[in-house]
Amino acid sequence: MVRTPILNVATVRRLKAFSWATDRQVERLLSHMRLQYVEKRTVLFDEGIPSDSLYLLVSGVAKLSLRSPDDERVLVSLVAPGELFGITSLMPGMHRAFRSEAFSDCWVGAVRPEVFVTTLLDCPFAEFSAMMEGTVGRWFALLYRYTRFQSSSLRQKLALALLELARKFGVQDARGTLLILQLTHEDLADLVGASRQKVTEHMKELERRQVLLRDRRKLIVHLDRLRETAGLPPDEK
Amino acid sequence: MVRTPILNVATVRRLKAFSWATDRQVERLLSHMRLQYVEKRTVLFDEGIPSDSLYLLVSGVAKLSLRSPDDERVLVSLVAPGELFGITSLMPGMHRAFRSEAFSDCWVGAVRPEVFVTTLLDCPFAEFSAMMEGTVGRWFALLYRYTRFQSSSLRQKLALALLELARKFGVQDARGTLLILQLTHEDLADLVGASRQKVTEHMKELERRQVLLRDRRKLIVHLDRLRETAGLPPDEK
DNA sequence: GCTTTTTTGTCACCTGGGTGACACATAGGC
DNA sequence: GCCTATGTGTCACCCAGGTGACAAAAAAGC
Repeated sequence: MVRTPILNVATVRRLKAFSWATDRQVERLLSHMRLQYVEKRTVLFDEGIPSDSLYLLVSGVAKLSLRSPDDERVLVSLVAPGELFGITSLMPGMHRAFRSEAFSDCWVGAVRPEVFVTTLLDCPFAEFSAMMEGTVGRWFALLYRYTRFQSSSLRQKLALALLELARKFGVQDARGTLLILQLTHEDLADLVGASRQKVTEHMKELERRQVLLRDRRKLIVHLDRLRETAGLPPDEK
Repeated sequence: MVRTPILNVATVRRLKAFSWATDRQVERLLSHMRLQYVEKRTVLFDEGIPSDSLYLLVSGVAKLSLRSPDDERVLVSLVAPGELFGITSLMPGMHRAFRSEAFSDCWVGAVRPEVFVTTLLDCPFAEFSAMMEGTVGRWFALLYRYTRFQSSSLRQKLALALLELARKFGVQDARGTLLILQLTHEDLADLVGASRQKVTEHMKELERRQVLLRDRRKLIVHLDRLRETAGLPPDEK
């Protein structure tokens, strides 16, 4: 038998959540929060699904994880009581980047992100959300890349890094996507955390496999083949 | 001789920056932006210094990097024209997490974060800033850990992960900081991206060195020694 | 154009950490 | 308290990737 916790302003204060908000704001927020019990090992949300709730962990421990290309699970983070999670819901149209499941039995409170923002900040959700995307969205992409790195071979890391570069610096070209950037192998090595020599070897190999080609010191990459070597599902966007 | 670029609404639109903002807002923002030229290899801001400006890259390529324990440079990201960077300035009292330097000759626009927020969002900076900290602050801590991981040995990674866990789940204890969490070596292995066996070996070694000790299945860690094994400067906070 | 510097390509060799296997210790379940 | 699950400790062996060294190629100076 599980006792339902009481979620009031005092509890929230003890959890040190929303410390910047007034009692009144917290009260309003709580009135929109649905409390739910999540049993150990139960998945609360999975990677890739639309992101429509924001969660507050009330008790227990939650877990954020990621399935890697070779089907390993990367444990990205453990969530402590008082923490907000499921933050992708604050950015427009974003899907869940990680899976969340209960690491131990948990109580979590769920709110709609619009309610969260309008209650605590008094500004339209759409604007806030666009602002988030324009500012921290980039960080998020970085976090995404780094969590993927965790369980990748050097070749996969290179492919992931090149994909990111192509998104930022790529222009369409008859032969593929041209990176308008003078990158040395040393730069790439620093980017993926590898030695210059091994990067050279893998870049040669990628050329051989026609994943990319070089015109003087500019790179031209083939996005689909890069995604494939990175171990990502074909063209998700 | 370098030609100063014209920074007006049209330019901003072409750069696809602030796409959610109205022309009027962009105009007001631009009137507060100081444009500056940064020559290749020049450092714009360094790690650890207070964060008081937000930057828009107008042209060129900027670079975000990190100095690792063993004094290598981790290249965290390359910044493309139109991107905002120096985002730590949006969170209260934060210091720069990365160094930023010009990868090629650049033009950058700098604004005070308060101006940025109040112009584009019409809500008090302090509130927005607290909100950011309470939501994406956690992500940022994650990104920080993962970028550190890049150039670390397994032992250092373990120490970094344990420090993060101690921050979240640690309570003071006569013998050190007790982690109120049932963690198996397998969990730790998933967290640092290593094999269970090697984690066991290193954990034993850390016990031997009195960096941590175990009481049944609970860990008690010694923060200072952990910082040391992680290769971090002693107690920065 | 010729020189100097920076990058690339390719070795041979070493090492940290992955893998599989198995014994032992613990902790729940009942 | 006994039995089964799950966690821990320790092997021996293998491999991806790091290191140092050096030659060839390409760029940058001048």
